Amino acid sequence: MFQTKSKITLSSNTPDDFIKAILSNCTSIKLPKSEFILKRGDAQSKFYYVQKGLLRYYSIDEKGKEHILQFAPEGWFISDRQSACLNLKSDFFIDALEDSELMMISEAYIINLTKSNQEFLELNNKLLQNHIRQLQNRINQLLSYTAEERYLEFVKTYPDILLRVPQWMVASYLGITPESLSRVRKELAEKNQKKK
Amino acid sequence: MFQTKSKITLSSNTPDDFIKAILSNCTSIKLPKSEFILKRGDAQSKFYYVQKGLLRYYSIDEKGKEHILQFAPEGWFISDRQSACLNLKSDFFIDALEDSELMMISEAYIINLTKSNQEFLELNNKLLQNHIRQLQNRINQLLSYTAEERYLEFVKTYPDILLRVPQWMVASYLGITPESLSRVRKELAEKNQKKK
DNA sequence: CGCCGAGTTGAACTGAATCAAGAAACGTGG
DNA sequence: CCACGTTTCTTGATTCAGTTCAACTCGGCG
Repeated sequence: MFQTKSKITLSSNTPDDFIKAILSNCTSIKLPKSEFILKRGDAQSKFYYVQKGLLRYYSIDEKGKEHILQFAPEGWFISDRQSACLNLKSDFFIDALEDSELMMISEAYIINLTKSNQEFLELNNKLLQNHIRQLQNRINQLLSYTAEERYLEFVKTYPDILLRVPQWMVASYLGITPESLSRVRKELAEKNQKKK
Repeated sequence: MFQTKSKITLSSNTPDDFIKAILSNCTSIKLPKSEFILKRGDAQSKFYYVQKGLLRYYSIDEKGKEHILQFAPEGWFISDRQSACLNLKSDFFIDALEDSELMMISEAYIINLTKSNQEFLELNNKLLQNHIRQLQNRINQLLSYTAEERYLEFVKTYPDILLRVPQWMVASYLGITPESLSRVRKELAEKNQKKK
Protein backbone atom coordinates (compact mmCIF):
# COMPACT_ATOMS: atom_id res chain seq x y z
CA MET A 1 0.00 0.00 0.00
CA PHE A 2 2.89 2.35 0.45
CA GLN A 3 6.08 2.72 -1.42
CA THR A 4 9.42 1.58 -0.20
CA LYS A 5 11.42 2.37 -3.27
CA SER A 6 10.65 6.07 -2.97
CA LYS A 7 12.89 9.00 -2.24
CA ILE A 8 12.74 8.16 1.45
CA THR A 9 16.30 7.35 2.24
CA LEU A 10 17.51 6.58 5.70
CA SER A 11 21.10 6.19 6.82
CA SER A 12 21.45 3.06 4.70
CA ASN A 13 21.15 3.34 0.97
CA THR A 14 18.38 1.10 -0.29
CA PRO A 15 15.35 0.62 1.94
CA ASP A 16 14.31 -2.07 -0.51
CA ASP A 17 17.21 -4.36 0.27
CA PHE A 18 16.85 -3.58 3.94
CA ILE A 19 13.20 -4.60 3.87
CA LYS A 20 13.93 -7.77 1.98
CA ALA A 21 16.61 -8.75 4.49
CA ILE A 22 14.32 -8.01 7.40
CA LEU A 23 11.48 -10.05 5.92
CA SER A 24 13.63 -12.91 4.69
CA ASN A 25 12.29 -15.36 7.25
CA CYS A 26 8.63 -14.57 6.63
CA THR A 27 6.52 -16.93 4.61
CA SER A 28 6.65 -16.34 0.89
CA ILE A 29 3.57 -17.14 -1.15
CA LYS A 30 2.75 -17.21 -4.84
CA LEU A 31 -0.48 -15.61 -5.96
CA PRO A 32 -1.49 -16.36 -9.59
CA LYS A 33 -3.28 -13.71 -11.61
CA SER A 34 -6.95 -13.18 -10.70
CA GLU A 35 -6.68 -14.92 -7.34
CA PHE A 36 -7.67 -13.25 -4.10
CA ILE A 37 -5.93 -12.81 -0.78
CA LEU A 38 -8.86 -10.91 0.69
CA LYS A 39 -12.60 -10.73 0.07
CA ARG A 40 -15.38 -8.77 1.70
CA GLY A 41 -16.30 -10.38 4.99
CA ASP A 42 -12.86 -11.86 5.60
CA ALA A 43 -11.11 -11.00 8.84
CA GLN A 44 -7.57 -11.97 8.18
CA SER A 45 -4.83 -10.19 9.98
CA LYS A 46 -1.89 -10.08 7.61
CA PHE A 47 0.25 -7.53 5.87
CA TYR A 48 1.81 -8.34 2.53
CA TYR A 49 4.96 -7.14 0.86
CA VAL A 50 4.89 -7.44 -2.92
CA GLN A 51 8.11 -8.97 -4.21
CA LYS A 52 6.94 -9.49 -7.74
CA GLY A 53 3.76 -8.76 -9.65
CA LEU A 54 0.90 -6.34 -9.12
CA LEU A 55 -2.11 -6.37 -6.80
CA ARG A 56 -5.15 -4.18 -6.38
CA TYR A 57 -7.20 -3.15 -3.37
CA TYR A 58 -10.81 -2.28 -4.17
CA SER A 59 -14.42 -2.11 -3.07
CA ILE A 60 -17.63 -3.09 -4.86
CA ASP A 61 -20.69 -0.85 -4.37
CA GLU A 62 -24.38 -1.83 -4.30
CA LYS A 63 -24.60 -1.45 -8.08
CA GLY A 64 -21.74 -3.89 -8.53
CA LYS A 65 -19.30 -1.20 -9.59
CA GLU A 66 -15.66 -1.62 -8.56
CA HIS A 67 -13.68 1.24 -7.00
CA ILE A 68 -9.93 0.80 -6.88
CA LEU A 69 -8.34 2.32 -3.81
CA GLN A 70 -4.79 1.29 -4.53
CA PHE A 71 -2.49 -0.54 -6.85
CA ALA A 72 0.46 -2.34 -5.28
CA PRO A 73 3.39 -3.23 -7.56
CA GLU A 74 6.75 -4.66 -6.47
CA GLY A 75 8.24 -2.97 -3.43
CA TRP A 76 4.91 -1.94 -1.90
CA PHE A 77 3.11 -3.15 1.16
CA ILE A 78 -0.58 -3.93 1.00
CA SER A 79 -3.12 -4.88 3.60
CA ASP A 80 -6.60 -4.20 4.79
CA ARG A 81 -6.12 -2.34 8.03
CA GLN A 82 -9.65 -2.89 9.14
CA SER A 83 -9.01 -6.61 9.42
CA ALA A 84 -5.23 -6.58 9.92
CA CYS A 85 -5.23 -4.11 12.82
CA LEU A 86 -8.68 -4.26 14.32
CA ASN A 87 -9.72 -7.82 13.50
CA LEU A 88 -12.94 -6.56 11.96
CA LYS A 89 -14.48 -8.01 8.84
CA SER A 90 -13.19 -6.35 5.72
CA ASP A 91 -15.33 -4.29 3.32
CA PHE A 92 -12.75 -4.67 0.56
CA PHE A 93 -11.09 -7.04 -1.88
CA ILE A 94 -7.47 -7.69 -2.79
CA ASP A 95 -6.51 -9.70 -5.85
CA ALA A 96 -3.61 -10.16 -8.23
CA LEU A 97 -3.52 -8.41 -11.61
CA GLU A 98 -0.41 -10.35 -12.57
CA ASP A 99 1.18 -13.56 -11.30
CA SER A 100 2.69 -12.34 -8.06
CA GLU A 101 4.95 -13.27 -5.18
CA LEU A 102 4.29 -11.94 -1.71
CA MET A 103 5.85 -12.00 1.73
CA MET A 104 3.23 -12.58 4.39
CA ILE A 105 3.76 -10.62 7.60
CA SER A 106 1.81 -10.67 10.84
CA GLU A 107 1.13 -7.49 12.77
CA ALA A 108 2.93 -8.96 15.75
CA TYR A 109 6.04 -9.50 13.65
CA ILE A 110 6.08 -5.84 12.67
CA ILE A 111 5.58 -4.69 16.24
CA ASN A 112 8.44 -6.94 17.36
CA LEU A 113 10.69 -5.61 14.66
CA THR A 114 10.01 -2.02 15.64
CA LYS A 115 10.91 -2.95 19.21
CA SER A 116 14.14 -4.75 18.40
CA ASN A 117 15.39 -2.85 15.41
CA GLN A 118 15.92 0.88 15.62
CA GLU A 119 16.40 1.32 11.92
CA PHE A 120 13.22 -0.54 11.10
CA LEU A 121 11.28 1.51 13.64
CA GLU A 122 12.22 4.71 11.88
CA LEU A 123 11.68 3.28 8.42
CA ASN A 124 8.27 1.95 9.38
CA ASN A 125 7.33 5.33 10.76
CA LYS A 126 8.47 7.07 7.60
CA LEU A 127 6.53 4.65 5.44
CA LEU A 128 3.33 5.14 7.40
CA GLN A 129 3.70 8.92 7.39
CA ASN A 130 4.40 8.88 3.70
CA HIS A 131 1.41 6.70 3.01
CA ILE A 132 -0.81 9.13 4.89
CA ARG A 133 0.63 11.98 2.88
CA GLN A 134 -0.13 10.15 -0.36
CA LEU A 135 -3.71 9.42 0.67
CA GLN A 136 -4.25 13.06 1.64
CA ASN A 137 -2.95 14.16 -1.72
CA ARG A 138 -5.35 11.83 -3.44
CA ILE A 139 -8.27 13.17 -1.40
CA ASN A 140 -7.19 16.68 -2.26
CA GLN A 141 -7.19 15.76 -5.93
CA LEU A 142 -10.62 14.14 -5.70
CA LEU A 143 -11.91 17.32 -4.07
CA SER A 144 -10.34 19.86 -6.39
CA TYR A 145 -9.24 18.35 -9.71
CA THR A 146 -11.27 17.62 -12.85
CA ALA A 147 -11.18 14.15 -14.40
CA GLU A 148 -8.57 15.35 -16.91
CA GLU A 149 -6.32 16.80 -14.21
CA ARG A 150 -6.54 13.62 -12.16
CA TYR A 151 -5.62 11.53 -15.20
CA LEU A 152 -2.60 13.69 -16.00
CA GLU A 153 -1.47 13.43 -12.39
CA PHE A 154 -1.83 9.66 -12.53
CA VAL A 155 0.23 9.44 -15.71
CA LYS A 156 2.95 11.52 -14.08
CA THR A 157 2.92 9.67 -10.76
CA TYR A 158 2.46 6.08 -11.91
CA PRO A 159 3.68 5.83 -15.52
CA ASP A 160 4.67 2.20 -14.92
CA ILE A 161 1.25 1.14 -13.61
CA LEU A 162 -0.45 2.90 -16.51
CA LEU A 163 1.17 0.41 -18.89
CA ARG A 164 0.39 -2.66 -16.82
CA VAL A 165 -3.34 -2.38 -16.17
CA PRO A 166 -6.36 -2.11 -18.49
CA GLN A 167 -7.64 1.41 -19.04
CA TRP A 168 -10.91 0.77 -17.28
CA MET A 169 -9.01 0.11 -14.06
CA VAL A 170 -7.29 3.46 -14.31
CA ALA A 171 -10.73 5.00 -14.73
CA SER A 172 -11.91 3.15 -11.66
CA TYR A 173 -8.94 4.48 -9.66
CA LEU A 174 -9.62 8.01 -10.86
CA GLY A 175 -13.29 7.81 -9.93
CA ILE A 176 -14.71 8.12 -13.46
CA THR A 177 -16.28 5.73 -15.98
CA PRO A 178 -14.22 3.97 -18.68
CA GLU A 179 -16.17 5.97 -21.29
CA SER A 180 -15.22 9.25 -19.66
CA LEU A 181 -11.55 8.32 -19.50
CA SER A 182 -11.65 7.38 -23.17
CA ARG A 183 -13.02 10.84 -23.99
CA VAL A 184 -10.50 12.60 -21.74
CA ARG A 185 -7.69 10.83 -23.56
CA LYS A 186 -9.17 11.70 -26.92
CA GLU A 187 -9.31 15.39 -26.06
CA LEU A 188 -5.76 15.35 -24.75
CA ALA A 189 -4.63 13.71 -27.99
CA GLU A 190 -6.41 16.40 -30.00
CA LYS A 191 -4.81 19.16 -27.96
CA ASN A 192 -1.37 17.69 -28.56
CA GLN A 193 -2.18 17.44 -32.25
CA LYS A 194 -2.89 21.15 -32.46
CA LYS A 195 0.38 22.11 -30.81
CA LYS A 196 2.28 20.61 -33.73
CA MET B 1 -5.33 14.43 12.31
CA PHE B 2 -6.20 11.15 13.84
CA GLN B 3 -8.38 10.29 16.74
CA THR B 4 -7.13 9.29 20.12
CA LYS B 5 -10.44 9.07 21.87
CA SER B 6 -11.64 6.33 19.58
CA LYS B 7 -12.43 2.72 20.24
CA ILE B 8 -8.74 1.91 20.09
CA THR B 9 -8.04 0.70 23.56
CA LEU B 10 -4.70 -0.62 24.65
CA SER B 11 -3.88 -2.31 27.92
CA SER B 12 -4.48 0.93 29.79
CA ASN B 13 -7.96 2.35 29.81
CA THR B 14 -7.90 5.86 28.37
CA PRO B 15 -5.41 6.60 25.61
CA ASP B 16 -6.40 10.23 26.06
CA ASP B 17 -4.99 10.50 29.57
CA PHE B 18 -1.97 8.47 28.53
CA ILE B 19 -1.25 10.88 25.68
CA LYS B 20 -1.69 13.91 27.88
CA ALA B 21 0.73 12.49 30.45
CA ILE B 22 3.27 11.66 27.76
CA LEU B 23 3.06 15.11 26.22
CA SER B 24 2.95 17.00 29.49
CA ASN B 25 6.40 18.45 29.08
CA CYS B 26 5.88 19.65 25.52
CA THR B 27 5.27 23.30 24.81
CA SER B 28 1.65 24.33 25.04
CA ILE B 29 0.45 27.15 22.82
CA LYS B 30 -2.75 29.08 22.51
CA LEU B 31 -4.14 29.66 19.04
CA PRO B 32 -6.97 32.20 18.81
CA LYS B 33 -9.75 31.71 16.29
CA SER B 34 -8.79 32.45 12.67
CA GLU B 35 -5.06 32.31 13.30
CA PHE B 36 -2.75 30.02 11.38
CA ILE B 37 -0.12 27.53 12.42
CA LEU B 38 0.68 26.63 8.82
CA LYS B 39 0.40 28.33 5.45
CA ARG B 40 1.30 27.26 1.96
CA GLY B 41 5.04 27.54 1.47
CA ASP B 42 5.90 27.00 5.12
CA ALA B 43 8.27 24.19 6.00
CA GLN B 44 7.73 23.76 9.67
CA SER B 45 8.36 20.41 11.19
CA LYS B 46 5.90 20.11 14.03
CA PHE B 47 3.04 17.88 15.06
CA TYR B 48 0.21 19.28 17.16
CA TYR B 49 -2.11 17.68 19.64
CA VAL B 50 -5.38 19.55 20.10
CA GLN B 51 -6.21 19.94 23.78
CA LYS B 52 -9.05 22.36 23.30
CA GLY B 53 -10.79 23.94 20.32
CA LEU B 54 -11.03 22.98 16.69
CA LEU B 55 -8.63 23.30 13.75
CA ARG B 56 -8.91 22.66 10.06
CA TYR B 57 -6.41 21.43 7.46
CA TYR B 58 -7.16 22.60 3.92
CA SER B 59 -5.90 23.55 0.48
CA ILE B 60 -6.79 26.44 -1.79
CA ASP B 61 -7.03 25.75 -5.53
CA GLU B 62 -6.20 28.07 -8.45
CA LYS B 63 -9.71 29.47 -8.41
CA GLY B 64 -9.36 30.39 -4.76
CA LYS B 65 -11.69 27.65 -3.59
CA GLU B 66 -10.95 25.99 -0.26
CA HIS B 67 -10.94 22.21 0.15
CA ILE B 68 -11.01 20.90 3.69
CA LEU B 69 -9.03 17.72 4.16
CA GLN B 70 -9.58 17.33 7.85
CA PHE B 71 -11.13 18.81 10.95
CA ALA B 72 -9.23 18.35 14.21
CA PRO B 73 -11.20 18.76 17.45
CA GLU B 74 -9.93 18.03 20.96
CA GLY B 75 -8.05 14.78 21.26
CA TRP B 76 -6.79 14.72 17.69
CA PHE B 77 -3.33 15.17 16.27
CA ILE B 78 -2.81 17.41 13.30
CA SER B 79 0.20 18.15 11.14
CA ASP B 80 1.30 18.58 7.61
CA ARG B 81 3.38 15.51 6.92
CA GLN B 82 4.95 16.97 3.84
CA SER B 83 6.73 19.56 5.97
CA ALA B 84 6.82 17.73 9.30
CA CYS B 85 8.39 14.52 7.99
CA LEU B 86 10.13 15.46 4.78
CA ASN B 87 10.99 19.09 5.43
CA LEU B 88 9.38 20.12 2.17
CA LYS B 89 7.33 23.26 1.71
CA SER B 90 3.69 22.69 2.47
CA ASP B 91 0.87 22.96 -0.06
CA PHE B 92 -1.71 23.34 2.70
CA PHE B 93 -3.06 25.56 5.45
CA ILE B 94 -3.96 24.92 9.07
CA ASP B 95 -5.95 27.44 11.10
CA ALA B 96 -8.18 27.57 14.16
CA LEU B 97 -11.97 27.56 13.84
CA GLU B 98 -12.32 28.22 17.56
CA ASP B 99 -9.98 29.57 20.20
CA SER B 100 -7.73 26.57 20.73
CA GLU B 101 -4.95 25.15 22.85
CA LEU B 102 -2.32 22.90 21.33
CA MET B 103 0.65 20.84 22.42
CA MET B 104 3.53 21.29 20.04
CA ILE B 105 5.56 18.15 19.35
CA SER B 106 8.68 17.64 17.27
CA GLU B 107 9.14 14.58 15.11
CA ALA B 108 12.29 13.74 17.06
CA TYR B 109 10.32 13.73 20.29
CA ILE B 110 7.87 11.20 18.88
CA ILE B 111 10.65 8.98 17.59
CA ASN B 112 12.33 9.10 20.99
CA LEU B 113 9.12 8.19 22.72
CA THR B 114 8.56 5.22 20.48
CA LYS B 115 12.08 4.07 21.33
CA SER B 116 11.83 4.48 25.07
CA ASN B 117 8.18 3.70 25.71
CA GLN B 118 6.77 0.39 24.60
CA GLU B 119 3.19 1.40 25.23
CA PHE B 120 3.54 4.58 23.23
CA LEU B 121 5.14 2.71 20.36
CA GLU B 122 2.10 0.48 20.04
CA LEU B 123 -0.34 3.32 20.51
CA ASN B 124 1.41 5.41 17.89
CA ASN B 125 1.32 2.52 15.49
CA LYS B 126 -2.38 1.96 16.11
CA LEU B 127 -3.12 5.64 15.60
CA LEU B 128 -1.26 5.77 12.31
CA GLN B 129 -2.90 2.60 11.04
CA ASN B 130 -6.27 3.89 12.07
CA HIS B 131 -5.68 7.19 10.37
CA ILE B 132 -4.81 5.39 7.15
CA ARG B 133 -7.98 3.37 7.45
CA GLN B 134 -10.04 6.50 7.88
CA LEU B 135 -8.46 8.18 4.85
CA GLN B 136 -9.08 5.09 2.74
CA ASN B 137 -12.70 5.07 3.78
CA ARG B 138 -13.03 8.70 2.78
CA ILE B 139 -11.49 7.99 -0.61
CA ASN B 140 -13.85 5.09 -1.03
CA GLN B 141 -16.78 7.37 -0.27
CA LEU B 142 -15.56 10.03 -2.68
CA LEU B 143 -15.31 7.34 -5.37
CA SER B 144 -18.63 5.64 -4.77
CA TYR B 145 -21.09 7.78 -2.80
CA THR B 146 -23.40 10.54 -3.99
CA ALA B 147 -23.35 13.94 -2.28
CA GLU B 148 -26.34 12.93 -0.19
CA GLU B 149 -24.76 9.68 0.95
CA ARG B 150 -21.55 11.44 1.89
CA TYR B 151 -23.48 14.01 3.90
CA LEU B 152 -25.41 11.35 5.79
CA GLU B 153 -22.15 9.54 6.54
CA PHE B 154 -20.63 12.77 7.83
CA VAL B 155 -23.60 13.42 10.10
CA LYS B 156 -23.28 9.91 11.49
CA THR B 157 -19.51 9.99 11.92
CA TYR B 158 -18.97 13.55 13.13
CA PRO B 159 -22.23 14.76 14.72
CA ASP B 160 -20.23 16.99 17.07
CA ILE B 161 -18.27 18.75 14.33
CA LEU B 162 -21.47 19.29 12.35
CA LEU B 163 -22.71 21.60 15.10
CA ARG B 164 -19.48 23.52 15.48
CA VAL B 165 -18.65 24.59 11.92
CA PRO B 166 -20.56 26.62 9.33
CA GLN B 167 -22.42 24.58 6.76
CA TRP B 168 -20.25 25.72 3.89
CA MET B 169 -17.24 24.09 5.56
CA VAL B 170 -19.06 20.78 5.73
CA ALA B 171 -19.78 21.20 2.02
CA SER B 172 -16.10 21.88 1.42
CA TYR B 173 -15.16 18.71 3.32
CA LEU B 174 -17.67 16.68 1.33
CA GLY B 175 -16.40 18.01 -1.98
CA ILE B 176 -19.57 19.85 -3.00
CA THR B 177 -20.68 23.50 -3.15
CA PRO B 178 -22.56 25.16 -0.26
CA GLU B 179 -25.56 25.54 -2.59
CA SER B 180 -25.61 21.82 -3.30
CA LEU B 181 -25.41 20.93 0.38
CA SER B 182 -28.30 23.29 1.08
CA ARG B 183 -30.39 21.48 -1.52
CA VAL B 184 -29.36 18.03 -0.26
CA ARG B 185 -30.50 19.02 3.22
CA LYS B 186 -33.75 20.39 1.86
CA GLU B 187 -34.53 17.14 0.07
CA LEU B 188 -33.69 15.08 3.15
CA ALA B 189 -36.02 17.28 5.21
CA GLU B 190 -38.81 16.76 2.68
CA LYS B 191 -38.29 13.01 2.71
CA ASN B 192 -38.55 12.96 6.49
CA GLN B 193 -41.69 15.05 6.27
CA LYS B 194 -43.37 12.49 4.06
CA LYS B 195 -42.62 9.64 6.41
CA LYS B 196 -44.81 11.24 9.07
C1' DC C 1 -13.54 -18.61 -37.90
C1' DG C 2 -16.20 -16.77 -34.24
C1' DC C 3 -16.25 -15.14 -29.72
C1' DC C 4 -15.16 -12.04 -25.97
C1' DG C 5 -13.24 -8.37 -23.34
C1' DA C 6 -11.40 -3.76 -24.07
C1' DG C 7 -11.82 0.53 -26.00
C1' DT C 8 -14.34 4.12 -28.72
C1' DT C 9 -18.06 6.99 -30.16
C1' DG C 10 -22.69 9.02 -30.17
C1' DA C 11 -27.04 10.79 -28.11
C1' DA C 12 -29.75 11.62 -24.27
C1' DC C 13 -29.73 12.43 -19.52
C1' DT C 14 -28.56 13.99 -14.78
C1' DG C 15 -26.27 15.42 -10.52
C1' DA C 16 -23.97 19.04 -9.21
C1' DA C 17 -21.80 23.68 -10.41
C1' DT C 18 -22.43 28.33 -11.44
C1' DC C 19 -24.43 32.76 -11.25
C1' DA C 20 -27.49 35.85 -9.19
C1' DA C 21 -30.64 37.58 -5.81
C1' DG C 22 -32.78 37.52 -1.37
C1' DA C 23 -33.50 36.20 3.48
C1' DA C 24 -31.82 34.98 7.84
C1' DA C 25 -28.33 34.94 11.51
C1' DC C 26 -24.51 36.98 13.69
C1' DG C 27 -21.36 40.12 15.93
C1' DT C 28 -19.60 44.54 16.73
C1' DG C 29 -19.71 49.23 17.91
C1' DG C 30 -22.38 53.01 19.22
C1' DC D 1 -29.92 46.82 23.52
C1' DC D 2 -30.55 48.20 19.09
C1' DA D 3 -28.76 49.24 14.29
C1' DC D 4 -25.89 48.04 10.57
C1' DG D 5 -22.79 45.53 7.91
C1' DT D 6 -21.02 41.06 7.00
C1' DT D 7 -21.26 36.35 6.59
C1' DT D 8 -24.13 32.33 6.00
C1' DC D 9 -27.86 30.01 4.05
C1' DT D 10 -31.54 29.43 0.72
C1' DT D 11 -33.80 29.41 -3.70
C1' DG D 12 -34.26 29.78 -8.70
C1' DA D 13 -32.58 29.55 -13.54
C1' DT D 14 -29.13 27.98 -16.39
C1' DT D 15 -25.07 25.43 -17.72
C1' DC D 16 -21.79 21.75 -17.81
C1' DA D 17 -18.90 17.76 -16.65
C1' DG D 18 -19.47 13.34 -16.42
C1' DT D 19 -22.93 9.22 -16.62
C1' DT D 20 -25.70 6.04 -18.91
C1' DC D 21 -27.05 3.17 -22.50
C1' DA D 22 -26.32 1.35 -26.82
C1' DA D 23 -23.94 0.35 -30.96
C1' DC D 24 -19.73 -0.52 -33.17
C1' DT D 25 -14.52 -1.58 -33.81
C1' DC D 26 -10.50 -3.86 -32.86
C1' DG D 27 -7.21 -7.38 -31.38
C1' DG D 28 -6.33 -11.65 -29.18
C1' DC D 29 -7.19 -16.40 -28.66
C1' DG D 30 -9.84 -20.74 -28.30
